[in-house]
Amino acid sequence: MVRPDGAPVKGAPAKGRPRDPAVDARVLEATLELLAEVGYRQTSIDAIARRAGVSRPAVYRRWTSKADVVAQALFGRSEGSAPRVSGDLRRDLRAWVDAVVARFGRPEMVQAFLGLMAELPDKDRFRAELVRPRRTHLAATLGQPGVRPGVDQEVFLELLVGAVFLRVATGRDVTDPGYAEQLTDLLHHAVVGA
Amino acid sequence: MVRPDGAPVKGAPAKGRPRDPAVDARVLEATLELLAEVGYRQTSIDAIARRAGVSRPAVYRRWTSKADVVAQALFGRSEGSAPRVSGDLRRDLRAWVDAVVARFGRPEMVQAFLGLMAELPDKDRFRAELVRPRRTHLAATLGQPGVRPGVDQEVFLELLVGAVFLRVATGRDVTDPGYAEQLTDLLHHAVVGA
DNA sequence: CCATTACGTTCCAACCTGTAACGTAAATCT
DNA sequence: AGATTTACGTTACAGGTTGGAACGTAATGG
Repeated sequence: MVRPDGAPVKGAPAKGRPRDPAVDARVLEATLELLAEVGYRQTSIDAIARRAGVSRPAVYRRWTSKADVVAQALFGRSEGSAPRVSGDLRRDLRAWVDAVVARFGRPEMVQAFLGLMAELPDKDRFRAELVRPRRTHLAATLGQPGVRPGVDQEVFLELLVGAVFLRVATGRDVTDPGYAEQLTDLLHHAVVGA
Repeated sequence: MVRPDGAPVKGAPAKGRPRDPAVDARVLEATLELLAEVGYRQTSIDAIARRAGVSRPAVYRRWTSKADVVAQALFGRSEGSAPRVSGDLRRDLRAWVDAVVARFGRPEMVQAFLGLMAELPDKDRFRAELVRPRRTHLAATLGQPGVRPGVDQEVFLELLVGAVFLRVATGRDVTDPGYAEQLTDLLHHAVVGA
């Protein structure tokens, strides 16, 4: 059912019947639920449409494929704000670890990434969604005094993101404070100057 | 009786027509090719059989699922011998990096792990295939004098493997000696004692 | 009113999955 | 040699998923 709430369309004037925003919302919500419950593979567009109470053509009108739906469901939202650079290197690294853990601690995120990467040999998605948005902040963090020279920021970034991703992907707990502390400890020693 | 992988049970002489070893070889070869070319999802059993010039039933006689075929194609081969512990920590870490790069630097390996982790409830496979066989060697390497105490070996291994894995998954070169050197440098500083 | 577009329902061809049946080929056993 | 056992390819099947097309109905704007 369509609610005649008359939400105004910004930008181009709509000509025909406007798309129901509730369809978008319910589809994306259903996608996240299914990802967490049954994993990427069993999250079919058919299942998404059924759970959302929407027809399959309504889904295909908005997205071209399952990967498209999943990508928007997960990355359509804005990233959380990057933690501040405090000047305390160790403290900043810990904040970085916590931020990455927070983003990957959700099973639907892990399932989605594994599924997307297994489905599309799109090598750039990983970097675009995970690495690139954090690059400037990392440069600020590693630009602090106390960081020894010669540290490749790309490699360091891959070290951090890769470790957390791999741990979550293999089904191990990543929310344990002891893990964050251990990881921060290793990374701190890796970059701190003598 | 035969095992799921088709190997005859020891002691029981084969009675009927023996399985053609060429079928096994061609199927596993085709699997690796498809993984690298089109990714895990599009590597269907049907596509594997067609490329291998073999019928689908011949594949199903040997393996129960795509995950089964992929797992054997990648892990059925013998592991490379573990590098020796020389006593030179930096040298040993470099050997570790080279070994991990050699094992995970191939696109088909990354694709296979992504796909297997995305669809299997058995999240433990990763540890069974990579961590467990090298646990003792890892302990020996990190047990050397010069390594500061309190280093979690699991987290350390996740750092190394995760970094290489992520770099390959994002389509970046991992065979560059400069990369191995940079990675070794970071890991060495991460664990070396004061 | 009329054109345009969205929506749901109903279909469809194509592909992949497992499995089964059939005839043929290759081995062992009596 | 003949019988038995098993592998192989071919063909077929039911079930699921994928995209999309057709059709009638609903909701907007001109």
